[in-house]
Amino acid sequence: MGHHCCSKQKVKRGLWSPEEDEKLLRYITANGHSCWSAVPKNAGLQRCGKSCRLRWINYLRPDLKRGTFSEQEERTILDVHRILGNRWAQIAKHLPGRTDNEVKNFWNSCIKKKLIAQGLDPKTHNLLPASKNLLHSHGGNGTANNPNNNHPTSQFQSSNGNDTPPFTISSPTKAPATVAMPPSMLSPPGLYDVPNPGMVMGQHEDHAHHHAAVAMQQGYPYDHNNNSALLMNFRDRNGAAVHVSMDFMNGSSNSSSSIDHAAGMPSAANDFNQQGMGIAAFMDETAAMWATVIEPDGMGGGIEMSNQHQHQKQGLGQEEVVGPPTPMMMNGGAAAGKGVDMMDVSSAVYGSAGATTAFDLELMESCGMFYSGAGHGIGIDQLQWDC
DNA sequence: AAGCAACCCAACCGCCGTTTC
DNA sequence: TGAAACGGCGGTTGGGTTGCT
Repeated sequence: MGHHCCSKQKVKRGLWSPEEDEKLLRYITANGHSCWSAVPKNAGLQRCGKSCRLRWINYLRPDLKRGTFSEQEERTILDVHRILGNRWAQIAKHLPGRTDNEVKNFWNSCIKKKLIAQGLDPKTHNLLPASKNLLHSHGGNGTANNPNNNHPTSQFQSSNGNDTPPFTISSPTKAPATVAMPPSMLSPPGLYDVPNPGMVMGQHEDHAHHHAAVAMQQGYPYDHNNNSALLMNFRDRNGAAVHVSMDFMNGSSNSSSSIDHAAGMPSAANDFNQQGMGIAAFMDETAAMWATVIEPDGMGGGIEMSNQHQHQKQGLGQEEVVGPPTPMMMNGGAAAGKGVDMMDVSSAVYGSAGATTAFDLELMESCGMFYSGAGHGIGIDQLQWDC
């Protein structure tokens, strides 16, 4: 059953000939494509308008970038996909010169397989069940006697020797009520072994993130004497104060994964984890910060990015969690409830080289994740002003 | 060299939301 | 106001290519 636009006429299908391409190219160059249904007739093509449109968008458009995807592009696809899911058109918008079809094909033929090879579910970017089973079945450190000790799950050894994964992860897009996890913490060096995108919490050296640093400083204990450090104060469920100072800038600036950062977290942070507070806040060398909630053993508390989000239909679609005008909030405190309903902001701003500020702001805005502590929201306009 | 399988990617299909009449 | 037309999107398909046996 053909599409209604071409069901009434005899249209050619299949691959386009060079002559057809030439006709379409010439016509659209001269006349534009205000009405696709009229294009084939006017251009002398026996195709349906839809087919013409597709051919133009995916192949003939002059601004198309062809060839293999760069690492940066691959990274971008991964990052945006974590937030948006299979929204190829949206993802492609962040890749100049790439089409949704191209992105989709690249995902299906390449990235998807890499994720699976890393034990990650390509839909959710979470660990595949099989991988989780592996983790549990190895009863311990996952290294000594583990034939799969290079498996990503083998890195989930918690600081207290418990072989239970210290957190659960799920898609913030499809299942907003669950806790998201930065994939960089899940995967071994490889796909995610890149300067990870994340929530920018303050970094003056990286000009691309300066705007976000403004937001961070308003409500967050940023160490102004040391640009590389982030001070965080929390209370555990017993009300005891926990201070975490993270020095991200003194770490390696090469391609070491965030797993490494996790492993190298200050002891206070580890203690913090052991008290059941669950924190996964890491910054990579680009000063992008993953901030999420983890709930070991069902304990509540920790950082809460409260989800007072609304479900917005426009822009992101219903299933996405978006929150404007309510800003993201981080609440340290025992009162933070369990079953935290939050979204993973980690990919909201990806600070990798080449990522544009425009994207950061746009995606942040679209996800409604302007952050401030203490409820002091900051609008996108202001951010841009402050840049 | 032939046969086969896996892979890649262009194109199609069908659905959905918006616009037009 | 409702139906039709349209544009856009994501999922799927099928043909060409490549690599392996």
